Amino acid sequence: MTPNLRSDARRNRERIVAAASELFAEHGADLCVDDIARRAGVGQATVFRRFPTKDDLVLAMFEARIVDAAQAVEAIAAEVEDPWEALAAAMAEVAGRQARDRGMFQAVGSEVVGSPELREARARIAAPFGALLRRAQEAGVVRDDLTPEDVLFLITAAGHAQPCQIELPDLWRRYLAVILDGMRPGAASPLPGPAPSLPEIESALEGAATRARRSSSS
Amino acid sequence: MTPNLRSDARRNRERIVAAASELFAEHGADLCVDDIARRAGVGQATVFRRFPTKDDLVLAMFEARIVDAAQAVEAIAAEVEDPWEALAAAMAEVAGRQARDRGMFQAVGSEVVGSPELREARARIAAPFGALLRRAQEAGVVRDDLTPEDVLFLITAAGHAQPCQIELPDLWRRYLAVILDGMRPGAASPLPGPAPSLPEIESALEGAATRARRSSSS
DNA sequence: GCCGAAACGGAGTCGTCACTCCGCTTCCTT
DNA sequence: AAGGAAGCGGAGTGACGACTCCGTTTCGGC
Repeated sequence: MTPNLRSDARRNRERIVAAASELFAEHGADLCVDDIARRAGVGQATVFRRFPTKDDLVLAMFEARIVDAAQAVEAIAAEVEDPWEALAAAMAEVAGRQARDRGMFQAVGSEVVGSPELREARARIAAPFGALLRRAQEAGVVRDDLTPEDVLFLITAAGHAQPCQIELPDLWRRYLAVILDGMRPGAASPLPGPAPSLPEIESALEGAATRARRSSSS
Repeated sequence: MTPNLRSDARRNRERIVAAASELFAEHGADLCVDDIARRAGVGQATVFRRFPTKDDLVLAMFEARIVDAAQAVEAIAAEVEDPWEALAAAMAEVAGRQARDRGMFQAVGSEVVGSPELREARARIAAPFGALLRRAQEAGVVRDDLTPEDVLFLITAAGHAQPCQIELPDLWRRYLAVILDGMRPGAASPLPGPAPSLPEIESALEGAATRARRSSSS
């Protein structure tokens, strides 16, 4: 990943990523490279030497966050035995990250998530949720007409319900609770519409992402 | 609202708003004034003569959308008799608007919603939902620990679950259905955390909005 | 029709921001 | 310790987008 870097270069690279991560979490996706460089204590050129494009930096950070969240989910899946509690805790973990981190908040729900570069990361976080969902459905504690992709979208829904995380940092828990109640079996009516397949969703996400990229670069 | 405008000026003003609305719905909030002017068939200066600032134009459009949605909700409340169906239909109406309109999609869930200029519009749409919720709760078809503000946030949650509206335009209906199931009475446990009061929410929203405005203008 | 005011449009200005160039510094190998 | 490569930083550059200036056109009352 970072092969053959001189020691100072490696140190600066880490500083850049750390500075960018802080700014991304605090101020969201509209960060400027100057600020990142200043906070990292390096020049702009040093940033661009490591990341050819600002988008590369943002995508790299975003991917790291997804992988990090995936690890947390895997840990919960391994620790919590009760199928329902495990799924609920995992959803809360990821929704909380989205609600706290302004960069993730803005990026999830925008077209960035559909970037082809993130396909692997998406699969990485989808997998443990798929397993958790299957376990819960087999235990009969979650309705059968939910798909793994639905779970991811429902997390997004809970984490994005409200934009005032700083003043009301736990409000999203109420909406996740409503969603969790709605996920239990025995609902009055089945979910409307066909559940799209994973390939359908992937191509829809990537279509939206490339469309957005084209319109912003022309 | 538009007093004493010469006939050509009034015509151009309407063209500008129409053009801006189309672009806002299609391309989201990052529209440039040049494009609006070109689509409207006027010069840039004409746009700025009517709206001193680009933000003024965006806020005006956004406010118009909220008021429009509020009228639709009021119509549903007046037409549909069943308390549950009325609330569900009203929530679907607004969630669908958010999911279809890219500008609304981006703005709701961002800090724009907290602009002090929109306080009146927020109250305008909150009122009918408050009435619908009370009616449903009195009929015993909605859990008692939900507040009117919760309903608005839950609509946002459903409308924002996924960013690929064009390819999968009805996917949000699945997530609204989950949320609606979770709103029914008889939940396993009460909603976590205190429900914030309306003033608390207002000040949180406006705090977030002014904070965002300051950081983008400094 | 005529005239003053209102409105118009496009060519500017100004600030911002991603990205580059190049002379200088720091590391590492021998 | 010395030479060369790898890395550095800050002063550019160019594009873009919000907003303005001003000479020209259009409206509407008489």
